[in-house]
Amino acid sequence: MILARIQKLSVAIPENLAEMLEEEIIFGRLKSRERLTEEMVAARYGVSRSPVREALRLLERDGLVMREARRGIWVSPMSQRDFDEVYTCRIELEGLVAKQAAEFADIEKKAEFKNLLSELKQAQARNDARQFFIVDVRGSFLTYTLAGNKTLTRLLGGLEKQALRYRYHAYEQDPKIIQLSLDDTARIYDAITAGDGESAKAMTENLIREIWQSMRAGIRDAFGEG
Amino acid sequence: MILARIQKLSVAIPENLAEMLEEEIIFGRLKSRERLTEEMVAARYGVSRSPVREALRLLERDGLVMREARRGIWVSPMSQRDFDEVYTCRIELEGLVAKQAAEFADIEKKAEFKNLLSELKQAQARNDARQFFIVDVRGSFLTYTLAGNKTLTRLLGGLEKQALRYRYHAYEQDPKIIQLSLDDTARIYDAITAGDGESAKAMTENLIREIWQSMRAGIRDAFGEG
DNA sequence: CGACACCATACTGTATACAATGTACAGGTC
DNA sequence: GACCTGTACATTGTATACAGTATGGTGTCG
Repeated sequence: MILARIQKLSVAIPENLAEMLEEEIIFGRLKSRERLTEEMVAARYGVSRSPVREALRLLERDGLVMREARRGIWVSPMSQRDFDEVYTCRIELEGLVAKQAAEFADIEKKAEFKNLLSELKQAQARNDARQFFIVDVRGSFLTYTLAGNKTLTRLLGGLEKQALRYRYHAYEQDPKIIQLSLDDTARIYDAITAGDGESAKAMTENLIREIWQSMRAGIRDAFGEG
Repeated sequence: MILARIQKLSVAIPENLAEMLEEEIIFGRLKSRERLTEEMVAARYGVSRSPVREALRLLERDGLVMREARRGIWVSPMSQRDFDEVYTCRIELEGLVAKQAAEFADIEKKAEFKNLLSELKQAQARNDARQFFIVDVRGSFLTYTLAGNKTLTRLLGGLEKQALRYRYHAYEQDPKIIQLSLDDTARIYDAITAGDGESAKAMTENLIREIWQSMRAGIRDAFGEG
């Protein structure tokens, strides 16, 4: 999804704009609490305010920006509190989607996990964090697709982006956090491929809970408790 | 939230529009798969297309309408599949929010549960389904508020509306389904008030699971498997 | 009689113009 | 000097005008 802008940009300007802005926010080029005026964004991307407004609605939906009526829009502040919120929700929903992916999906698509895993390893070897996260997100979306639960996908799509923001920040502080999750991720992919729903669910919940706990103090130090 | 339009309507036209349309969809005055053209909605509510477009984005966010690019917008179709998706997500998230509400909240606000419960009983006694559902939703939002988890509230806000659509339909088929949940709801409110998070979570999950199972066949007969 | 192409139409998508509101700064008053 | 008030400006919110695309019908050709 992050790289979707490779598609023709002429179609669906608001969605493409939203994806570009998402990237800017996730990778920290647009900073927490930074003001976004519609005209500024419009000028920067060479479009009018109409599609910009719609793009900002999409970002608002996913919690990446906050709007105050008639006052403006700001990049959502980061905080330990917000981080906790996102991760407590993710534990439940990512567990559920892993279970459903394991139980209902077809073998062919599951084979794609192998490619993703090797891409993850390559990115890690090259210390290419951005690429690592992008492939990681593709893995998540493959899981969502396998689960075939559109509602769940819709909910997780938003959470994923917020989570990635914190994960990328943590990476900048200490690049080796990337290594934390790779082995566990491989095991989860295996469980999904093998059709072991309960196991996939339990491992996913544990992995996310561990990542949550390991990042928590650093997030508080960087952004405050909120 | 449903009755929020009592507030000044002059502020935030898109949000107010969205709430009115939500009600139309939930209570079946706008039917499944019905076409919505922007101009029609605009004319009906006496505004221009700009705020209508934003309102429809909000409805899309909550899964109440579906948009196909450059083709138009339709009221989301109902189906057993969609119903299953909404309820499997709700089991996890409503359980989580009940737990957090029990653990973190202050006594004063919790007292409000008593009023809500008596309002529910009154509505049930009068066979006033709409009022029953509206109060029920207020109970959910009180729980969300107590939990103090904005992210979770955002996610559940959308699910709640979709769920209510199915529940109202079920009520029309057989008005006595309202009675199903009242006793359990009372026990859950008690657990939250008593601060018993695990119990509140377990009971909430069970209640939603039971409602899900009891409604499932009827939904399939009415809307198909999807 | 059927199929394909073309055109009219209706609607969404985007740009621009206008209205309303919130904010900051300057000036005046106590 | 501090606080209040009025005004100018910046920005959001809404309306309207224009562009582009999908659909349905009609006409013509095979």
